[in-house]
Amino acid sequence: MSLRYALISLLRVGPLSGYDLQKQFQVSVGHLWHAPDSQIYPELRKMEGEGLVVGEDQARGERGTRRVYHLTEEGEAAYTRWMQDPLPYARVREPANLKAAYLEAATSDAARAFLADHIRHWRGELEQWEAELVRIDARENPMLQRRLAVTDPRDHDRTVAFKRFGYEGLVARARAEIAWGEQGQALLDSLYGPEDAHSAS
Amino acid sequence: MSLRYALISLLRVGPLSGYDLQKQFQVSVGHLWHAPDSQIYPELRKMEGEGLVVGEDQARGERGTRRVYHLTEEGEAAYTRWMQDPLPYARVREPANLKAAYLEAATSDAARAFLADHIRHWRGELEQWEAELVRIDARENPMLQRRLAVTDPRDHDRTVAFKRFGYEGLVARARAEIAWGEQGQALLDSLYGPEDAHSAS
DNA sequence: AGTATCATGTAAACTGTTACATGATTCG
DNA sequence: CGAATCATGTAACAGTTTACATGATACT
Repeated sequence: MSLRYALISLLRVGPLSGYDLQKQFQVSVGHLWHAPDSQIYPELRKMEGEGLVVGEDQARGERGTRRVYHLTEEGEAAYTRWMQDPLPYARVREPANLKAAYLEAATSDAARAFLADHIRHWRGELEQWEAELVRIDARENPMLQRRLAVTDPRDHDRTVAFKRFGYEGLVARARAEIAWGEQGQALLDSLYGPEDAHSAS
Repeated sequence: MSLRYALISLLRVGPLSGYDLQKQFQVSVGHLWHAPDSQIYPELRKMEGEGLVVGEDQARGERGTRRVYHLTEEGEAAYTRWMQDPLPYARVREPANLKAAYLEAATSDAARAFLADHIRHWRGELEQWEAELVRIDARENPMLQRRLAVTDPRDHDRTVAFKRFGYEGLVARARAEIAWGEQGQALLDSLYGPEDAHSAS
């Protein structure tokens, strides 16, 4: 359900082809709401069916075409409604915490591998988001530049501040996950001994 | 995919009827992996089809029956495999952060309502999980007691420690979400003024 | 001529949500 | 005898993932 609003977020700065949209998606709003291209094309068609966007076929070379999507007033209205309405919160469903709570059923090696993997995963995410924060501050992200180009200059700081805010939440999340993983490693050290099967070679 | 392992986590301490399982689920592992009862019954049937559990129909009164599920060796093996294998990590998909990043499209009132709601939601979750931590420490959660009853006393502390660890991660998560929401409120104050439409009555 | 990248999807399977549906038993 | 709770689902829909599938154009 959020995918369409992520797509509208991009289309609000101007028309884009499905392909461009998909590419821009990966490097901007896709950090906040991941979606593969195979989901984006059908969703655009569906949104077109509901009147939120209109697609315009453009010739490309001799035979090729590309479909450029424009946001309609109805699409803009749907976006505004989404912004004004409360977000429905889903109950938590965390595989990592589920597994962690029953880790006595794993070998200590598997437990260590699980935590190392958890930390590795979130460090990777953290890196992405921090890099994005740097690009936001420098205002060098291409979609952000296009957005600022169609925004009243008095609102530039606010626009940048909200983008920053969105990513700061994810950065905090990643840091919390990493800290939790490290806390788990300390717990394993205390339960099984610090070197546990990795000392002797 | 995690639902079945959440269910096996409970069945590992002994057989349970679908109904009991569902009830125990809500107050224990359901905090880590939410699922409605309408999902639990079909999943049990599916697991039975795959040989992970066997269901035994028991008479109840004159006409009623209840189906008691036992974990099979195959089910136990599937659980062990899940414990040993690395968890697949899904890319992030956070509606709240998505919305936050584009909050310049909302009115300041809607933005404030969104943050208040976010904080309210996570405070509620936090309360649940902290209460669960207290019950874990007191070892008074019924499923935990049943688990300890079938566990070697030398492993009791470890079992409790991992349960605690699982919930601590969620508590940290909730605290991070609340802190982020408050940071957002401060941001709104700085952008729109601290009292903004809520001062005069 | 070959490679990168532009360009767009379909199909099947899986997972999860919501609403609806029904009836039995136990306790006061 | 009425209410709580025991007991078990189905149906329809929404959302997501994965694998497959194809071909055009631009650049070197």
